[in-house]
Amino acid sequence: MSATVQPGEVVTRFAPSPTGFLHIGGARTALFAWLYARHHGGRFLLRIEDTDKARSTQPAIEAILEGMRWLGLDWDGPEYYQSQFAARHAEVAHRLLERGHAYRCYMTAGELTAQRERAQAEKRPYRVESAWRDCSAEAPAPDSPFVVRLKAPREGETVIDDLVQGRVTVRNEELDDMVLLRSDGSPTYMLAVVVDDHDMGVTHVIRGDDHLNNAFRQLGIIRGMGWPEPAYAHVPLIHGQDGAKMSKRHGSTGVMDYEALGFLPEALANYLLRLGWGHGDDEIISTEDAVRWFDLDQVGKSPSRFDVRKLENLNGHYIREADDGRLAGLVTPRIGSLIGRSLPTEEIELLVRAMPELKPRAKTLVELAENSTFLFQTRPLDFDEKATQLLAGDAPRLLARAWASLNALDEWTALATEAAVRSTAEVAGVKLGQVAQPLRAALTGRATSPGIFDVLVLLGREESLARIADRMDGAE
RNA sequence: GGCCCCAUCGUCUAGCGGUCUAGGACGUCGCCCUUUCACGGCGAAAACACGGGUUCGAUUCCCGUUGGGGUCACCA
Repeated sequence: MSATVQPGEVVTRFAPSPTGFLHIGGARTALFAWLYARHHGGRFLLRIEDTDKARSTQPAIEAILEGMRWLGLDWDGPEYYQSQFAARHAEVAHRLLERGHAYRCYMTAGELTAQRERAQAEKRPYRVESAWRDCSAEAPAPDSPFVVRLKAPREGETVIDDLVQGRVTVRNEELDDMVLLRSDGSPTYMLAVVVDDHDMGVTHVIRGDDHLNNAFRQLGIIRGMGWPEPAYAHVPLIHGQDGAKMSKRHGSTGVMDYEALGFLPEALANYLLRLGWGHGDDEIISTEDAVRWFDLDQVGKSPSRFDVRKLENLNGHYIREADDGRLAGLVTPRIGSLIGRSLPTEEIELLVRAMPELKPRAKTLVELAENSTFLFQTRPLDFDEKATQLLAGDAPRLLARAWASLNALDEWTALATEAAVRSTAEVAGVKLGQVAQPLRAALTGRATSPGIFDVLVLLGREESLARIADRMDGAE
């Protein structure tokens, strides 16, 4: 790893652990780090924290990369894997040992728990109290297992001027002698992050504020090594509707879950950006503007709650803005699985033509697909409950009249069909709606659809007349 | 429980001592447009947690209370 950082250059990173998909909270943190780097013309790095071999999986790594790409968060350089640097981590631990900033601790698991229980019984805060901290004695036995612990400072206080949280002070007596190297010689997360961030030249550590407490302990390593201290920005977590840290029980928490639910990446990104950050009255913010405007000092310190309804509203906006061809491409597979067959090119072209009428009515791609199926269904149609109601009573007779005047048309345009249907209603002495609604039901199988004259044109003369005939009173 | 952080409409936020009879957005509720549903337009209800200070003046500064959250591993 090279740590060539130009003076004044900004280097941020996203460091997920591959134990699952890309979490929505992690995605927002990544977005902030990405924006900060882009805003300052710096670099944004990606490091997979796979030191926990038991929990890290290849599918999880791929899921995270997929989520990042989907959201448009591109990283500079290759993705780094923390597990590759284990030797370097151990080297740093030994350097700390040489410098007297760490020590070998031979305490057994039993001693540790006994100590913890005693502290609990006496109701005093627990912190490791290792007899080996200031003891230069040799190991109890030549090959006794040991861990390497940081010799944390015990007096004074540590101050962090966090870019989001402001000045945070912690008394050093609150800090414990955390484990750096496990008894099997592997590095802990605490050691690994610090070493990797330093080696990668990370200048700004932007991460969730669940790491704020860790920052103070990690500083011990940095200072022990005499390394430059990075700037910290601990951004608040995303909470669920109940105000607690967003987790599985709040429903969908994976970025790609939202893709499956029919959200556009730009809508999710815009929503995530506005969660905990604001720029005056601006709500719809393009990536370009986000890069131009984003800065850490505007990030709020309090956690914000995830609100799907606002996300849906934003998604509806971005669907309306989206290119018809793109939307058709996104929605075609969804329609395919709804109607149980794939769409040939002519039908995809029909979908593109219908898109201007379809897209203002959908908040998600799921809805968009559902609202599109009537175009591709084959007769006889299935009718939902409301459509069936609309087709009862006088409807068949009115449909027969409408069929007759539509059938007499020379040209099949929205204007012409509208004139025909309006005159049908007029002649029959009923309101337009009384003809239009049964027509809609007969044509689409539903009670709601795009404008009925657009539907007529989209479906074409032959199919339209056939669908009406299926439902009209043949006697008249 | 210890430590740390936070606190403006139900939700996301604007506000960085006087411009606040507190602005915008989502959601909610009316009305308009209208063949349905959306879109769009107009309008309404809706918040500075509480108590002390500081100040000529606090939503804005300080302290406390209450409430919420985070974190306390040989996980990351």
